[in-house]
Amino acid sequence: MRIEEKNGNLILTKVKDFNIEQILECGQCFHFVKLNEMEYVTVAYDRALHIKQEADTVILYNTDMKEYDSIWKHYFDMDTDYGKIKQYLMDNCEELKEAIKQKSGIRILRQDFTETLLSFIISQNKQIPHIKQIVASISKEYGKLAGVIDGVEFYCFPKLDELLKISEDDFRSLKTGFRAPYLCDAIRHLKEWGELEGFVQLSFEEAKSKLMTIKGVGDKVANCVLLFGLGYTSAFPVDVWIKRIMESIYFKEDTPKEKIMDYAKERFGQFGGYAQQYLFYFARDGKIS
DNA sequence: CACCAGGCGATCT
DNA sequence: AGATCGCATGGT
Repeated sequence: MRIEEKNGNLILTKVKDFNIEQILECGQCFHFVKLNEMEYVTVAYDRALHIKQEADTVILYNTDMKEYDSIWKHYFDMDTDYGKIKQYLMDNCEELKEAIKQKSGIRILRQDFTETLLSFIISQNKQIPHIKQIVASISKEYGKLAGVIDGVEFYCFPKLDELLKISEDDFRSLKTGFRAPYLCDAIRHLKEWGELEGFVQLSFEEAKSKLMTIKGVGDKVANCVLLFGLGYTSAFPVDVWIKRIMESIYFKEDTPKEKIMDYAKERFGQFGGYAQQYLFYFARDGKIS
């Protein structure tokens, strides 16, 4: 890959294992808007990034090398060799070939911990378009302006001090329903733990147990936060779609979640999170926009 | 109208 | 440990 700055934009050429549509639409994040085919705005780390891809060229608008090095390189996980990961998974699991082939441009975004936690608490028993809508309203209502692109305003997900001002009833009026008390409980814990500070140097199991002390965080949400917000790549969230696809590919019958998790751990090991995301998007493909 | 959505907690046995 | 329900809201 090569990077050059031009007219206030960044142009990445010969980009490998990168498809902006797949990266954003695969279900790992909720804070983005599609402008056109292969053209999006994603909001992360206090910035609204306008990004567009043509073949293996990616344009990041209105940014520079300094911001790329401090934010986007990490966010898009550019230092990880996905070719190697995909090869490892396919060599070990013939059954993954079709999913990886179809969704070969997925990357696991390194998202903000606090936003990831609250977003996935909201996600339970909801469809992705509605989750996106709620994340956007919380941000617009309580977050700072991140940027204006084509005349449209984009708002940051609120910081902890802003989140602390939101009441349970406020959350209810933002259509979070029965999740409102869960969100307040999570925010109280984040304050107590110092957000990410409370999770440095914890083992996978320690971090998972700690997350699950929050009301509304069960096994699945905890695994999503571990994978998307804390960088534990072995995390393997099992939801309805993963259950379906794993049963269809491997078990050929109704199988309990625990058994699917055990199997994934044994089969995919450290790369469980990547396998899970190829499978999830593959399974959900064509069903919901 | 019923049923489901990137589930979880409470309450049974 | 395992099975069943209710839960807010929106979509099909």
